[in-house]
Amino acid sequence: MVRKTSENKRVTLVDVGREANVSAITVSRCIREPEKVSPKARERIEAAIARLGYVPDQAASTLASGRTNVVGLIVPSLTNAVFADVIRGIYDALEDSNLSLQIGNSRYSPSKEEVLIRTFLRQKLSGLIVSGIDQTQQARSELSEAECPIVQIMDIGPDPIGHQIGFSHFDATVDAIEHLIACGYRKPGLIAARMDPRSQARVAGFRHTAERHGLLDPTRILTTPQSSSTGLGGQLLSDLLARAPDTDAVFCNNDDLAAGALFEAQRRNIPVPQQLGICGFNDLEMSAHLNPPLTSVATPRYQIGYNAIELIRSALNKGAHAQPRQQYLPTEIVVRQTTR
Amino acid sequence: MVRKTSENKRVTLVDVGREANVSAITVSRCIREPEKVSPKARERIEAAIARLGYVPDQAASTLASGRTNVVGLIVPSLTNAVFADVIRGIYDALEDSNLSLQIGNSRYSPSKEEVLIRTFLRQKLSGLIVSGIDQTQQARSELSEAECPIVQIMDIGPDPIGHQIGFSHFDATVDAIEHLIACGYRKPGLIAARMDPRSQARVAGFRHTAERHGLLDPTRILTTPQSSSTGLGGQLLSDLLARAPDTDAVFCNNDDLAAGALFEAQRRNIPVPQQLGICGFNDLEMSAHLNPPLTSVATPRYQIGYNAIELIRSALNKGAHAQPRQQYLPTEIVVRQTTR
DNA sequence: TTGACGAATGATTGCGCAATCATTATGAGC
DNA sequence: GCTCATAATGATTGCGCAATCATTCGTCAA
Repeated sequence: MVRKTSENKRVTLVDVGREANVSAITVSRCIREPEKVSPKARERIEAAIARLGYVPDQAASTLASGRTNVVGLIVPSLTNAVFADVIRGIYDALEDSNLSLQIGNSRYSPSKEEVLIRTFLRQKLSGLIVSGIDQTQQARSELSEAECPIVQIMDIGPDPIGHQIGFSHFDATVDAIEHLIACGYRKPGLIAARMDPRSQARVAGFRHTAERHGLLDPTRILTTPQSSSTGLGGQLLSDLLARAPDTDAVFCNNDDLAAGALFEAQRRNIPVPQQLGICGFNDLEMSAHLNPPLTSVATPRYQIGYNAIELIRSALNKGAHAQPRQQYLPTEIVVRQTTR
Repeated sequence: MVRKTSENKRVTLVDVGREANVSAITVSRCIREPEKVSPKARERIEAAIARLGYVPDQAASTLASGRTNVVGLIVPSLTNAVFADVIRGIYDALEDSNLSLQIGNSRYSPSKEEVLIRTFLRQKLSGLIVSGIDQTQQARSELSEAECPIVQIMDIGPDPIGHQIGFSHFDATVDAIEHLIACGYRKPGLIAARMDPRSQARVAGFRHTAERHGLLDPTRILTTPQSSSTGLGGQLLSDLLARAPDTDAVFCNNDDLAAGALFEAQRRNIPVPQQLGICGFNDLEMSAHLNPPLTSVATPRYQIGYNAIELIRSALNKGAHAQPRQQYLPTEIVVRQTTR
């Protein structure tokens, strides 16, 4: 195996022990459970560590103990502000724990996600957080055999693997559409991009509600697999108005699209909210500052991240996993001035 | 050590070898260098792996080989769209390599960054990418002793540790201010948030250029340690106009602030660009779609990420590190309609 | 048929640490 | 001063893999 010239070998526990005049195992203990080592020895060991610049070998530690202090997180996008907020919540909840976070990006690809899940699970994680509830069958079965707590976030559905923390994209959208209708809009449309399962649930919520009020017109529904952006929001609104010029309100699948739609409406001198109502989804920071401020659906992104870590930490403490559980978090429609 | 009941022990190379009727080391070889194993054996081994559900143990592999295939990345923020683009570039450059990415978030804290760097370096990474060039002295010295390629991104400066890929925040801002002045603005101001070293370099570029033209008025410079947001942009513009109502142009430290400033100007019915010119920084996707479209400085964020990985990959291939090198990437002022 | 050479495979060892169990200091109570 | 309990420390072992080196097998030329 190794075989470096002996001079540049790394410093190990044995070296520290020799320097501090204790055995290697005492050094190991001193690092992990300092209270079990006498103050005098601890002092000597800490000095030796500093003097030699000892740094523990994570791989060796993991191999010997069969554990890591790493929580894995798999998200479909890092460009999306939604997940940025989730991650903020996660970091805040990790504060003053000995856990660290490892992020994987599936880029909205189920097969990439499957690979990531496999890669993560072989690492003896302390916990794994995955986005959505639509993992591949293979991934699901590997997750359910995992030895660490598993949390699915952002969505709730049947057959949870472990825990779920999220909200109903369907119900949240129903609220939004009910709001549009209550405002008096009678020809509501929808624009949506990047049709992941949660986007689809929102579209379903739209269809359901419009239909229930006898206001469903499929020509007013415009979706695309492209990824969301402000520019795309403008373009989709243009396309929608070309197809159905009398559309009087548009539900946008997220706030990026909604902002783009608002800008486009302004360029066309369409009065918002009088002639066209606009409702977004997610309620990003920016949305409150647009002119006019955007009506949107606030989603508990930060809280989802925060709670996911809380849940993992409590599962680790209990030793045994808490029983699988679903945690519905509330959404709320924030009425501002793009709906009348 | 272990000590599980023998029944649920994990599947190891030895198990696979027994199943495939070869030795463990041949299985190991089959996974890492399949071309060195005979086709017959390979077939049997692959079948055995599938049958037993063998999954390699990363910790053991790392310990035995002294290597990982992980590239570390430390960014100060995941909420910031700037780093989202860098990360996109990184992922694209990692495609069809056997490397994976591990992200750390220093949250703009030098001490958190120092801890992250230490944590990462103990993991025998294939490479480490850090943001900025302002690591603590301690971190710098640990980085320079690292055995893997180190890349500092986003900024260029003296004393590189390893490689640097970035651009001059100072020069890019100089260009922007020269543009404002060329447009005829004579009372330029600046708003900036989250004063990290790169923000400060931009402010310095502003001062330098304004001064050179005899147009520097410190009351028109407004900075805050708060983190950037659209709302904050509006508020800073308000504050600036309260202090110096005759300000005729504002350079915003980033596009989030610029968008907020634009919205605020609109609320106040200040004609943009006639009465107030606005210039942003970074040229985010959204900026081109605002009304009016935002003049901004395009920065090579995606390219920085992409090149950082290219550089690491070539360093790994060469075996020896290429000599330390600085890679200046171009910025460009994108003139749109918020400057006349 | 023999020898030589490269391809294929295997035996052994140790990476650095932590779990287990054993042993030795330390101190309390009488 | 003694016993016993507890705290503190240490010796040994193996986690699962890959590096090294040794060995066997197969093939082809003479």
